[in-house]
Amino acid sequence: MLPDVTGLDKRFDYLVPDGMAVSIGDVVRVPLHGRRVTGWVVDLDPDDEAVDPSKLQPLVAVVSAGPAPHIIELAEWASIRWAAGRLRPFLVTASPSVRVRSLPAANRSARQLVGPGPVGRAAGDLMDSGGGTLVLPPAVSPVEAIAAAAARGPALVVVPSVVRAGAMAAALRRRGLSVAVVPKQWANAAAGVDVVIGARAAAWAPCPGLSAVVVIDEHDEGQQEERAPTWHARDVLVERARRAGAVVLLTSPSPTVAGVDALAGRMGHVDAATSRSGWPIIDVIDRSDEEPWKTSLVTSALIRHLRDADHTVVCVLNATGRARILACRACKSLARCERCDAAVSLADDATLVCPRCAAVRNRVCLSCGGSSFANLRPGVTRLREELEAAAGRPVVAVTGRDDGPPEASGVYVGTEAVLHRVPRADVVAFLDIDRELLAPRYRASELTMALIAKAARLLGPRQRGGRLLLQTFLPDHAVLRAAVLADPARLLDPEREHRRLLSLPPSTALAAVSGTGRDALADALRAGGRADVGTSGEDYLVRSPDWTTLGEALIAAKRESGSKARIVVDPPRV
DNA sequence: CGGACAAGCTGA
DNA sequence: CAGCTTGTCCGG
Repeated sequence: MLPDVTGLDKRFDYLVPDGMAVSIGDVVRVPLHGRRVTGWVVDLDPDDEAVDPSKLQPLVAVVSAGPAPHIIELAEWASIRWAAGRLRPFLVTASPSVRVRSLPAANRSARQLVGPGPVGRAAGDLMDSGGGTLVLPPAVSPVEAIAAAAARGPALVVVPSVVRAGAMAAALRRRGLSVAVVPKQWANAAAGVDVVIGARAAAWAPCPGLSAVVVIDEHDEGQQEERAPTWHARDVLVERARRAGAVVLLTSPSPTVAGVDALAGRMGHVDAATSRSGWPIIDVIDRSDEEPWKTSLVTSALIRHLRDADHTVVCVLNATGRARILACRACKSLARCERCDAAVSLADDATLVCPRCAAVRNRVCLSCGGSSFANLRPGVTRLREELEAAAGRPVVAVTGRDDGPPEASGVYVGTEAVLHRVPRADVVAFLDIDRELLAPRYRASELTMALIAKAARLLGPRQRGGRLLLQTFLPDHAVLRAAVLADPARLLDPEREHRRLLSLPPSTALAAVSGTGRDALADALRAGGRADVGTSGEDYLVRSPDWTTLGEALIAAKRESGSKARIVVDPPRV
């Protein structure tokens, strides 16, 4: 029995009372150290000599069904792959959110009410050749690809968000397929349906008879858990499918090197006409064409769209880099220089630096002693006024906080978050796409392409006439050319080569170590000799030739007691 | 994690 | 030295 208690990843033996039916994976209640806790049955007949059998206590009760034995084995693999060194976080994800006492009847139909179209055929061909990555333009629905997978037997589908899982489930049901949306319909999924679908946690959901696995938007950051262990649904499912002998289908408008290489480079495409119609018209606006003295983000091309009152315009300005103005989260006072009173900014080593007199001080609020600061993003506020003046109509600034739908308007401006908050647009403009292209991150190209694809979804298919504006000083950048040609896959080969030269994933296994206690952990890793330890700003970057070696090295590295070192295996942004 | 227990500190 | 805090250990 593995207790569901954080900080206690140890197995304990119990007696099964006569007449109690217990199977591996069941969630049970047991006495432990004078209290009652829940946990998972991970072994039914442990040969544990260390414990005196007469001292064993009995299980109190079976509380719920839980992950099947093969999922527990998958969790054991994942605990090494993402250097968790413990099973609990994976078993929590793999368990139902409400107690499941009994399973409903299986509901399998796989009735196809609609014959396959071009997407279904491309998906079917790819699965016939052993699975791979299907390049699907942003405005092309993956429903047919899922239906093609479900036609082969029970399919497990992961989409990047819960909202999309619900919408996709409805579309699949209209096609006559039986669908269980997890975690809510965990019991139906366990009983057996045509399609089990959900957000990334669905990678751990039950799907008896699994024959196909589908990851929709394989490139999406939502596919990776943000808290440690930072498991990625795509990688979990590729391994799960390998063990189950199931076929894997990844879909994405902008496939990643990691995703494509995980399936031996096999790729599929829809026909050229479908592909073209799934991307909007993309205009690359060369900012150096503007009058030389005009460094404004509001170009004349953008002004033409802003003034067209019939069009909804969304302007995106990403706030990469550090804030100019900081405010204390506790007392709300501005962070100022103690010598000259100018607004200070946060330096990379987490000290406050004065841009005027170069004084450096600790990251502590002078008014209240707090150490946490909020970014005031003065950029968007001023920009909103500038856009409003140019547009001659109201402009709404959209913040990242999800406090209800934004006020209805014809023009919106915000950071990347605006793309999640405004459902539809006629024009999406990246005011300075170079901030993304040149961001100091090894995945900058992939992340920029993904951002462009996300914006394209607001515009819909090409015939809707939407336009995507990319304002840049680098009009010949490979990412922008690929976007204009509606062919992101052309970035894969150069990107793979770049990663290989710089020893970055997927050609090597990489982890970032941060937080207090990172120095001791880095020393232990160096002493272990199985990983290469470098630095990146405050963090340590740890490399090994493969993920298993890296995971084992990270787990073996002794942490100081009370160490708060945070390990991010396969960090999405470094 | 959370309880049990020991060692260390404080004030009367 | 009671009463309290802090730290370490351990659970079947």
